[in-house]
Amino acid sequence: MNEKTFLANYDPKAFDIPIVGVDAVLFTYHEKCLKVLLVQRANHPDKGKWGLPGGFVDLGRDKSLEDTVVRKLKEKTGVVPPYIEQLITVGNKKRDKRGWSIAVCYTALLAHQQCSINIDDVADVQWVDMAEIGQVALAFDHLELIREARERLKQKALYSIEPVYALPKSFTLSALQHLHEVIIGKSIQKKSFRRRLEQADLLIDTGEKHTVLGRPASLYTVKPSAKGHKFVRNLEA
Amino acid sequence: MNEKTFLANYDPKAFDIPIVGVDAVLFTYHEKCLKVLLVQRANHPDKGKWGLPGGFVDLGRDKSLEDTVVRKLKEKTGVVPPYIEQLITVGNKKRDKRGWSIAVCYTALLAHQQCSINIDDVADVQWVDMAEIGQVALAFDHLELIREARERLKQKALYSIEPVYALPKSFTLSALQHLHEVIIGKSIQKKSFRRRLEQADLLIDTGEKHTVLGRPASLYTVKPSAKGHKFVRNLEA
DNA sequence: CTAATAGTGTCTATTAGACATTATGTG
DNA sequence: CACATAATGTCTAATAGACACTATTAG
Repeated sequence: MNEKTFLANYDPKAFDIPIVGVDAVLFTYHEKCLKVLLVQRANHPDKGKWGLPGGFVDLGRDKSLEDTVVRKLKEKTGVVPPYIEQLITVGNKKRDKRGWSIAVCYTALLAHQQCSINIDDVADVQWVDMAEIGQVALAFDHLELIREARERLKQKALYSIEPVYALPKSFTLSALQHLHEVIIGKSIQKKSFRRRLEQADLLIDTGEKHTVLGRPASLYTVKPSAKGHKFVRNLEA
Repeated sequence: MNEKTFLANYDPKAFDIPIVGVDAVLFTYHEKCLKVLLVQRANHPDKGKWGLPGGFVDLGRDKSLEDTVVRKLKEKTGVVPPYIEQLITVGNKKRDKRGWSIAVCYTALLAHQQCSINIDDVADVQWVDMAEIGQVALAFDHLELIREARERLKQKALYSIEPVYALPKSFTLSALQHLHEVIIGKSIQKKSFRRRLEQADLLIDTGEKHTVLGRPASLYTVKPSAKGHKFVRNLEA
């Protein structure tokens, strides 16, 4: 049999195949806290519990897994987050009552104010403070996925400025530092933090100032070249 | 409808679902080169081309994706590699002629001598020098997966000693350093390399010596605690 | 002025790079 | 002895930590 005949007769449903979906751990920074987006499940299984935004691949509409996760995140937030990266794929017999199931899981970051949908007005979507994530009844293995995403984000906070994508387009250095501190779980020396930012030349000073109390702070935007930048030396864990 | 009824009636084949498989980029160190294991495809599509060891999940036999990749690697090498880690999941419409397809891809490391199957005696399995990988006709997107795995391994070589799992149980510091040099693609200062190993206390001196030419070298084994160790400062890329 | 937050100066500590030197085996 | 490879000593360079200091706003 040649390849053409083989392909013409190929039936993807001839074999037992696992259920496959995508999930996203979408973080943001709001009110000095790291928060994660949760969605209340409308359907079985685990109906009524909270879980990560996600769903099945639509073979007709999605050209790739990234299309699927972008589509699902847009459904819930109204926008496409500026940072989406694959986290881990979990697949086993136990995680879903429907049977052998695989979830391709992503980490995403979004500025709180960038949500065009007002999350407060929708009962089945909410931002949950990471400090309180243990108190929520979560579906499937989503608590583990969130913990994994948080741990990876922590590592990235030590050697990159990727957390910046959880902030608005322009932001103060103090805000960026505090976000890093929340993610890492300890305070950072202001001088160390600013020195490495300046040396790596990752930010642009907009010239604008942001005043709340005390001396006005410069507002910065992130250079496109900052994406993927890794400092050669980590901050202390 | 309650959850029990829902699950009783659930049909995983009611929806169009992608093809799902696992692949592994298995590296080893042999004759001063980094090599990757390739398998000649016995079936369509891309029959006759070389590709990564891998295959479909067996819902009956495999409890998890890790079971699948372990099973597939054991089939080809006769052993379970001491290091297996998830690399990336690729999923799109184009990568496989059979249709929408997902591959959960792993990186694995194995000592060359640990292969209980003599690869030289099997025509459809071979170790290929990474320096010559561009010359092999590879199936699907496997060249990209190999490049991705190599890049990740390079990063790890800069801040960990994970490449050590591509060496035999006991090894010399010179061998470990040279392996790192091959992976990173540049030479490393001997003193720097040894200093950080000593300080992190990751190895055990077996007391045995290995002599080829010149002063005999001490043989070391890796401590279990070395798994996952990250140096705070990278070697220069 | 004071309070509060932004931003800088400077010393120390740690650790990688460079490279010379010593150690230990073979023939 | 010469030669080869292993192992160490030591100086320099780069960069994070600590912490005191100055700057700029509001009221």
